[in-house]
This record gives sequence, structure tokens and C-alpha cells, in this order.
Amino acid sequence: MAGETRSKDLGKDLGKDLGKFGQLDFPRPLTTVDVVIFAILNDSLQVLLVQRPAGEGEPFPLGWALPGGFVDVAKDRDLAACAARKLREKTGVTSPYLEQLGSWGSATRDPRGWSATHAYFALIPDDAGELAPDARWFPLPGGRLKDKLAFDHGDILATAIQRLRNKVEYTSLPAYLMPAEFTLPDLQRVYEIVLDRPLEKSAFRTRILSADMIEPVAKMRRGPNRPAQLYRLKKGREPVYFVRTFNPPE
Amino acid sequence: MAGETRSKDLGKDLGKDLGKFGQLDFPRPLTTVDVVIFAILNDSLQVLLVQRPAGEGEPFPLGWALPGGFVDVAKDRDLAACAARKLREKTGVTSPYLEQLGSWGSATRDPRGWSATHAYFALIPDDAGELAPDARWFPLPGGRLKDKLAFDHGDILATAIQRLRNKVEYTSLPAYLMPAEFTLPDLQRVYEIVLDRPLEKSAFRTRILSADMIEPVAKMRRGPNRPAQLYRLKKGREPVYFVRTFNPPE
DNA sequence: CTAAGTAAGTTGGACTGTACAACTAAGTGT
DNA sequence: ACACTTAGTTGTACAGTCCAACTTACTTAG
Repeated sequence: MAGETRSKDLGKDLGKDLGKFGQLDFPRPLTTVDVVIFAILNDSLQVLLVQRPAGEGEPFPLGWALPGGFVDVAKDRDLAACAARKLREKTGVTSPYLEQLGSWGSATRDPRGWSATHAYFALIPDDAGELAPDARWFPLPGGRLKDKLAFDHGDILATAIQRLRNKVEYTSLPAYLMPAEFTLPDLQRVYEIVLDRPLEKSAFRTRILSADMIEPVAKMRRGPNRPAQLYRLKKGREPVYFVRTFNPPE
Repeated sequence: MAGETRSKDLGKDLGKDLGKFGQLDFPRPLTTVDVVIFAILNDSLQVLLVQRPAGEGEPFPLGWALPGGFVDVAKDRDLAACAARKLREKTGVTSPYLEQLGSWGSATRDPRGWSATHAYFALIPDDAGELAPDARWFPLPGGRLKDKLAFDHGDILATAIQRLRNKVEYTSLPAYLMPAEFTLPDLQRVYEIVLDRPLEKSAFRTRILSADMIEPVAKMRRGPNRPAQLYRLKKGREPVYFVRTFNPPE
């Protein structure tokens, strides 16, 4: 990092911070964090979006965007804390699955100047906390969002969906989308919703049960037919990685 | 992103950029890009590091660090271009495998202030271009570096190694570490070096050959024993993802 | 009280690809 | 000619999925 010679003619007096360190008098990109928050609602994969404010000189007024915002160098110790704060502010959820997705930075993605965003993606259960008033869930039929998003958030969302689908093939990630107690057919349905294809019942059960990620509770889900065993996530479990993917179609 | 109300008492006059957009008068983190560059040299996995300058007020003077530096908002169109520039400046290589690794940002990782780095990782062949004078290859025996690195670059390197090893289990990534022409035993040796464990010869060959990623050239590698078929990467091939990992030990 | 219906969960044979190990092939050096 | 070494193949065992049929346990209609 740093320490290289730089052209002095870059102009602008952004980023003046000449304490004991020199060489810092050059323009700095804007730094933001955005979070792609997924949940299963109404048997479909949905993403949480917030509406942009309509204020003076706001980019993409009233457009829909990923929850996020500038890094606050006073409040945020690090990027993950910043992402967790955004998530908490919009959903009330505090301890979900939160993973870094990647970063997007360019001269043109924000009309206010060179900017870089650090994107995270989160999985939360259906029954999680209170939604912020400017936030709304959007379904993703066929893994796509109908609407255009502000900034390059469409690209970020597409990447998040791709990553989610990809990882669901060989990990236990969907477990984080489940409520506290669930049945194996429930879990299988969530896998199928995310992957958008049916899975083999017996292979699915064998795989999940031998992964040591869930444990039965002493209750059954009752319904109009044969009751199903309820399970819960073993607490403190990291996601499990399987040595095979679910066999992909063709 | 953005558009939220902010405390005005953050002080500092960094990031003044009051054109048609308001709300931008708050301190901005430093933005850098770092690249973890891997190659196989002397039958072992190595990483390229550069020595920090010793100048006035430089952090970690003469320490070893990942190649990288500040984003130059005048030169760099986007983050990937910036990473490619760093790679080119240090190694002369222009078109290798370059993948985003993640980002690290916190108040404390750089003594000059709140900073965020966008880390990339690159795989280049042994026989690639000319090394910069301040750069040196460091071996990674057992997937570890002996020396301590500047900033949090030790963490970043460890993450890169982990990601590399992980992906080598189920992808064709090692192909990008190979010279233009190579034999299957050569390739297997590289897999084994990265994974630090032996692989099954017949299963390896079946897998690689059925992945349609390499093609034979009309030559054999001659040596003191049976000649081996030479192959090259099919050009323009994206990395291949296998549906199983190599069966992990125990 | 029984029969039909439905979803949960199990079982077994076919198939795919790895594990392990022995084997054949093609060159060199003595 | 023979040993030696590495390239590459072959065959049996095994693990886990695929596919399909089956049993189990409950509700509801008649």
C-alpha cells in the first residue's frame, strides 16, 4: 500500500491530513457499505430494498437501492461492524449470517464522484425483527428482480444471487433462512426455492443428517397428514461444506 | 447508499466536494488496492512481496508488504483496473488470473487513519515477465509465511492462501499457474503442492481430461524415462468447477 | 369404523466417479 | 539384455446420488 510517488497536479484539496504523515494530499474516493439481505417469504426468495430520499441533489431520487451508506469513521470500527449496523437499522436483526460479497468501485458508479462500496450479503429468517419504514421486500422470480435499481446495485444484487445459488449447491447456508424450528421437508423446500429445481428426497436427507448441522427437538410438526420431526440448528455451527454439489441438471 | 443525516461535529475538513451535491463534507477513509500474487517456483508455492520505503513518516519502514497502493482517481477507471496496474508494475504480467479476494477496512489497520483496502489475488506462471527491483518471491512452506507483514497484510495473505487451497479442491485454478505447455503429471504436482497432500493419479487424470479444459499439443516431453504428452490450456477458458472436491483426507 | 388421501420417511437397484493397487508401456543407463 | 523410472491404464471395492417403489402415520369423508 501507498508510499509511491504521485502526481501533484491532481488538483482538488480533498483528503488533507498532514499530521506526522506526508503524501496524503490527494483526492479520496467515497467509501460506502451496502448489504444484500435475503429472506424466504411466501415460499419465494426476496430481497430487502430501501427507497432513495428525494432531497436536493440526491442521486437517483425515489429510486430503489440496497440498504447501505457511507462509512462513518467515528461510529464504525470496521467494515463488518458498519454492515451489521446497516442491517440492524433496517431489519432489527442483530446476529444473522453475514458474509462479504465483494467490492465495486469506479469513477462512474456514483454521480457524486469516484466511489467504492463494500458489499455484504445477509441471510435472515422469515420471522425476524421490525422493518424500517422506508424498506420493502421484493420477490426474485427466477432469480431476477423486475425493477431497475439505483447506482450499480443491480449488478451487486445479481452477483449476490449468483453467489447464493452457487453456495447452496454445496453448503448448509439455507439453514440460516429457517425459523428456529423446522422440518427436513421445510429445509428441502428452501433449497429448492433458491435453486429453482427439485431435489431428491432421500439423497437430501442422507446428506443433511450426516452433516451434523441440525438436531431433533422433542416435538413433531402436526398437520393433516403424517407428522414430521422438528429440528433446530446446532448452535454456534459454522456453515457446513459438502464434498459434492447436488447433482446439477444435465 | 448515502443520503442519511450525519453528525456535523466529526471535524476535519477532509473530502470537501460541494458541487451540485451536498452532504459530502465528512472525513473519507483512505482507499487502497492490494494484490496477492502467487506462483509456483522451485516446486513450492510462493507469494510476491515488496519492501516498504524508508522515507519520512512512512508506516512500517522497510517492512514487507503486499504490492498495492492508493487508488488514483485520475488514472484508475475502476478497482480491477487498479489491481491490474499494480500487477503489471510489479511483474510485467498483463493477463493472468485475477480475482477479487475481499476487502479489509478499519480505523486501526493503517496508522495514517481509517482505511479500506480492496484485495485481489492473482495466479501467474513461473516463466512470466520481469520483476520490479523492490519485489521478491517468498516461499510458503506448509501454507504459511515465516515473516510478519506490514499493516494487516498477514491476515489478507492467510485468507488468500485459504481461498486458493479451498478452490483448488474443486476447480481448475492451478492451470493458471502452469507454463504454456505442461504435462498431466506436472499439473498434478501443482495441485499437490498447493493442497499439500498426494492425489490419486487415475482419478486425477479422469477428472481433468473430462473437464475439457486442456488440449494435447503434437509434442511429447522427453526425459530419462517414458515421454509424457504435452498439453496446453484451451484458450479463453473460464475456470472449470467440478461437482465434487478431491476426496479430503479422513 | 373403514377407506381414501396425503405427506413423511425408508428401502433397494442402477449408475457415476473416487480409492487403492496392480499392471503395462516407453524411454534411459549400465 | 536387464534394471530402473516415470507415464499411463485397468480392475475391484466403495460411497453417495438417482430413481422409483414402498411403508408409515396421520386426517377426513362416507
